[in-house]
Amino acid sequence: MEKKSSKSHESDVRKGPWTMEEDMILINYIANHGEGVWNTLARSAGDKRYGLKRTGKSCRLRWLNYLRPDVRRGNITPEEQFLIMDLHARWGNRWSKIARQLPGRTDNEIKNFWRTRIQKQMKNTEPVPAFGINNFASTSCPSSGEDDQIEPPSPPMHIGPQVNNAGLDFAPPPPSEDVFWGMEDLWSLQLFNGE
DNA sequence: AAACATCGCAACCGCTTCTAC
DNA sequence: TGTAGAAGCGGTTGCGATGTT
Repeated sequence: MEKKSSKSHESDVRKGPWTMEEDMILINYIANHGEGVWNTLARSAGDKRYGLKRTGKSCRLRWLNYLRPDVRRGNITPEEQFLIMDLHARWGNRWSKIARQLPGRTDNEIKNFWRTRIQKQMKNTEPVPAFGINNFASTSCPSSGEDDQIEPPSPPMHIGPQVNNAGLDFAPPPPSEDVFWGMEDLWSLQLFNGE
């Protein structure tokens, strides 16, 4: 990821970490106009008034993975781990599909979780599935077929109290540097604006 | 206390799929 | 029916945080 810190010409598209202002602009825009049509959003929200110089793709990603009010962050519970492993055994790396079975979790988060923790654990404990849960799924081969019909092992779970929504439980924001802040800050500000 | 190594996550990239014309 | 643009998805990377020596 090279962050060419701005070729500040030719409709200079910003890259790299999002700032508080950009988050606010995006939240406000979506609050007023709804999700979708990301390129339009990127263009409109990026008018002279605000200066949101992001691609539609980037806006979409930021919203879905971080800003959405129902995104749950942190601590993946053992139940979720189990579910992830089970679904991964069925569907392979279909992260977005898996994410749909875990309300509030994003495909990116699950993907990261899988790569950083589960894969590592599997490597360490090679033959035995991690978490002491044996036979978490059939031996069906990952991605060995489009099995959209296959039911997930359980209905979408509602786990844990830490719902990341305005005014609800949420892990404390990191000791902040001014551009880094927690979502609850954003959303309370957002609500404050009445938008 | 400093230097180094490892981990975890946010964000970008490129490819594929979908949709409108 | 073909084409172009937009959206979605999975893989990869960069960097800050944390742990270890």
